[in-house]
Amino acid sequence: MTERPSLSKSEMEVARVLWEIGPATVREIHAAMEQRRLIDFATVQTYLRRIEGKGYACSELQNRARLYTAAARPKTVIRETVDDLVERLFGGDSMPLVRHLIEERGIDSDEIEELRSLIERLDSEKKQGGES
Amino acid sequence: MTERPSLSKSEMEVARVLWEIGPATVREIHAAMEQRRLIDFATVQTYLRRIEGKGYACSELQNRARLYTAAARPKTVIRETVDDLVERLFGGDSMPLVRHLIEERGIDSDEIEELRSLIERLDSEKKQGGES
DNA sequence: TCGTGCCACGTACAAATGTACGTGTCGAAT
DNA sequence: ATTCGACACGTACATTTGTACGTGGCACGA
Repeated sequence: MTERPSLSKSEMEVARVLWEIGPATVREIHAAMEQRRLIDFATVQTYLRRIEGKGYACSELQNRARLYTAAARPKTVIRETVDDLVERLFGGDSMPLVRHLIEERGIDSDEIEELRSLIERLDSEKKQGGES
Repeated sequence: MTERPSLSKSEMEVARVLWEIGPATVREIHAAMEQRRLIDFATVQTYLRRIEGKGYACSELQNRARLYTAAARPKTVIRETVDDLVERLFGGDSMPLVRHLIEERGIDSDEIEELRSLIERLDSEKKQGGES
């Protein structure tokens, strides 16, 4: 299934914005990105073209401007990306990454609370047979 | 400080093995990697050369064979890598990644237990003023 | 109708990456 | 002395990535 080349780092940055602000024109994506870092319009345009070429988005001309729409769900891309990272950096074990994230990058009280309930939920799901 | 180019995915894979089996020769690294995936000896050799070129390792000839030693701590590289990923894929917020990891990739009971206590620890550390 | 701004689209191009070959050398076994 | 196996090391080369320029069309205001 869906065997497409993975997104490069920069492409992923653009894809994220596309997911966030929904179907959007190059200019809109560019505007959204400019707020975070300096980047040329044409560069964003190229990234979008490549993202579409790789099958992660599709586009159509909406009177004079090309409108891009995501063609892959964030969840899928995130899974592929993270799986790869975990594989290469931790040999497939994801716990070290989880540890790193909650130990090295601060989490605030709300997040601690969220994690706590998330864990309780998983735990009880596990205790009374869950589907695979 | 330490402004070095980041490691590519494949280089990271090699670096991980280097950290794992300590100072090692190309052959040793190669052997360790072959167990997981097919890869050419010369390719590993090139990766190691590049890793050293980027400053993440150093090497010396140990009678006939070049012995590589890591020059950067895993923790540092992991931080840089993960920071970048979180930035590009989640706009800097790491919680989505944590959620993804514990929800989408299964964690077993032991890990749930570990997480639970990890969280409790962080929580209490937070409650009674901890250093930054 | 002429200019001007906005954008699509083709093209460019250096650097990084993935992947490896070939040559030369040194030490060990024959 | 000859051969062979192991490696280092230089080199190669197609792709991918990051980053952008330039050309040309079209719509809108002057």
